[in-house]
Amino acid sequence: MPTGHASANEARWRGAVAVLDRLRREPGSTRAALARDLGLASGTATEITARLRELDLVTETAAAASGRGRPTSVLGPHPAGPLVLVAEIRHEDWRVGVAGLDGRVAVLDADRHAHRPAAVLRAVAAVADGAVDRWGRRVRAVSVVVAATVRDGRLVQASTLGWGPVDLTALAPPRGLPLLVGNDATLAGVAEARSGAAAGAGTALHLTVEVGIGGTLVVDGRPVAGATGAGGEFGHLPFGDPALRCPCGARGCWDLEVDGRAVARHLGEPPPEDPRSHLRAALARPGARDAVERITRALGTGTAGLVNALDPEVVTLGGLAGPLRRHARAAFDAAFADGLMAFRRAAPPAVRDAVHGDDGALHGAAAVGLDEVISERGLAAWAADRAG
Amino acid sequence: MPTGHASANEARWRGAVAVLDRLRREPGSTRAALARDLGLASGTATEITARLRELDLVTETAAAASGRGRPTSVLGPHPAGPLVLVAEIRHEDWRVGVAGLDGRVAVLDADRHAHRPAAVLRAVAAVADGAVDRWGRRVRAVSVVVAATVRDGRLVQASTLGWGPVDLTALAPPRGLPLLVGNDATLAGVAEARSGAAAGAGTALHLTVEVGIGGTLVVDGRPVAGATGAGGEFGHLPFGDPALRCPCGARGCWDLEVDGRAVARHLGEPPPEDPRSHLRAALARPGARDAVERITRALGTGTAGLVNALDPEVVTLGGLAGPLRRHARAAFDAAFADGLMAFRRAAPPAVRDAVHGDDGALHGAAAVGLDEVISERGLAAWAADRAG
DNA sequence: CTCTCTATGCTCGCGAGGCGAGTTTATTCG
DNA sequence: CGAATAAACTCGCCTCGCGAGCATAGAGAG
Repeated sequence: MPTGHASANEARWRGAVAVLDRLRREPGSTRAALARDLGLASGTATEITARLRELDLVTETAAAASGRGRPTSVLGPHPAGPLVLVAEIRHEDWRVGVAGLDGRVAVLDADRHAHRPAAVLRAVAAVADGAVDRWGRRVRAVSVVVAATVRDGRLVQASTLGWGPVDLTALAPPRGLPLLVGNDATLAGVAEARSGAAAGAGTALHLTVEVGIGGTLVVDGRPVAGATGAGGEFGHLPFGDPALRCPCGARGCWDLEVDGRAVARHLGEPPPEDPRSHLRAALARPGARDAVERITRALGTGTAGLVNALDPEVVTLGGLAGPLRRHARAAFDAAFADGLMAFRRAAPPAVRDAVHGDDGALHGAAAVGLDEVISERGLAAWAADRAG
Repeated sequence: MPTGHASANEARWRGAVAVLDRLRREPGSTRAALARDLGLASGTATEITARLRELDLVTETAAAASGRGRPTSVLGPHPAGPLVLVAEIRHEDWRVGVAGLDGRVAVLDADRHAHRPAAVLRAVAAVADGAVDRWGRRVRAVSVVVAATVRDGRLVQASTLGWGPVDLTALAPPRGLPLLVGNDATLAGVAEARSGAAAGAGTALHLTVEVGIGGTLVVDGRPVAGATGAGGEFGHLPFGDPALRCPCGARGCWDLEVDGRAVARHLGEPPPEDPRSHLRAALARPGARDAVERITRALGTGTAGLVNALDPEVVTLGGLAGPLRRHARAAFDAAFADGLMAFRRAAPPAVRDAVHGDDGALHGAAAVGLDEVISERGLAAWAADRAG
């Protein structure tokens, strides 16, 4: 069922949202193309763009001449337009950046950290506060991405970071800005689905291997986040050996079959300190070839299972999943095909390497932050803000 | 990202959609309650209801007096309002019914069948054609539910029915009515999420055991159907023994661990002709107790894995899954808890028996059919139809 | 039985967005 | 330099939603 009723105060921004959304999807669009694609009457296009210009949301600059007829203009983000603060907290470092309406992220500051939550949050909050001081009300939302399981804006399990539960609401700077918190794999998946290897796909599955397996299903550009935001923990599906207990508390987790811990186990070595670099190293170790092949098969089989269950149009592989598949392509392909339901084999979904690389999560964070800004509610608030 | 632009011609039905949607969610609402809940000005409520009455979409009848003040009226579906044809094709029988705006289904005809696709389709189509002859343009959509894997409106795998690929588009009666085709487990899940054991949950997981396991994830009342509509085939996740080949073509499928085939295997018996009734019988067989417990554990473990991965607010159990859990409650609960990630154990999602019973799929089919009718596009078409 | 009270419905003028026909404008091509 | 062309602008019109003020149907009180 549709989502309910929006007041007329918000509904009046429908046209503006449509235009800004399209602008985000296809940056550098001309106004003429835009009106054509959205089916707007030319008068309507004039009105909407005028309104958006008035509100410092877009600029119009002369387009390169393209033939006969009156030249059109190119729409772009306004230099005084709304901004989204994005922050990323990873295994060993953090970054804070700022994104404009086009989704481009400019990094403001970054540093390594020593795994102490309070100190990291302080450092990140300081940069965020500085940004709010500098840009004031132009900052409309804060979007934080962490390498951890996130639930209701709280970090509940961060094996990678080695953190316990941490409340991130301290990152919401003054002035009651909306705070969005997301998992790194989830937001990297969003980035791939919107402007990466799964662009254009209605349903996309993203899988990433770092320590264990993370991922997300993205439907129409939005992650299927579950009731508490902790969806996408595909690594804790029991695809593996039921005798193995996972640090997450469950058993037989897929996680344990695919990362550096699995390689070490298959080689009869003790569990590695840092499973991620252990796996990366294993890709170059001739002696680890069989072990790498074995975990690649586990990756392929599980991926096929998820394709059976979720029916994505495209699967994107992030982190070390891409390199893994590349190093043992035949093993992956065979396991993948073998794990598919027969009727899917004729036209299985494409499995592609992610293209956003290390910036995927940050780009995804910017994207979901902008969703907030470029929405009927968000634009109504922006307009009210500068009127009052 | 929002779904794009709707023309003004469609946008003008926003208010009407909001009202009809609420009416569907809370049948028997008074007009006053409706205006309050949707935040409509009293004048707006007057206008919208007048418009809806004008179009034969709702009726207003005097409400039971409830105290002081001017009495309000109760809104209900109009007796000359739009209808959705629903058809269900099951293992051994079929049903065709018709639903009004309140989602209530009246069965028009039903019969057993002999597993011959062409004959079944002919019979169903005949009833549907009769309905269209009788109600004409009042019939706005045809929603078909089949006990089979459905892909792009085509039936691609029907182990239950014993059918090969079948194209169901023959069921779209004349006049180009929209045809919706869905899987039975998927639509039963929709019914539970909208008006059943998962009512009110934003993210609900439905699992059902018949022959194998079917199900669906339902987000905001809509099934996560995947790229081709074949999502929700959770039974073909490799939770089981990788040595076992599944009729679907994959191996290690969860399917094989939970239904009548699994019981027979555990008892050292040959595979049953009809796994569904074999399982039902096993529930009453003292000698099958261990086997039933074993498959119930497999159900619990897999359910926990899906909870880890998808993070539903509620899990609903349909078909024989409910009875299975009831017969071996301790086994289910232990396996479920053991399979959860530790941080989920404090507040795991409720696991409830489905309440729609055998009618779930049919109710779900009516619901998704009505989504089509009660939409800006659908209402615009309805209005245009009676104007022209 | 009538008066008062109250929650609700109705009327109507207003403002806003989108539409489309007709007009104007900036370019390129001949 | 003028014709052709594609795009932008103007303006009257439509419909929706809003909200203030008015009308109304019952319940309770006397």
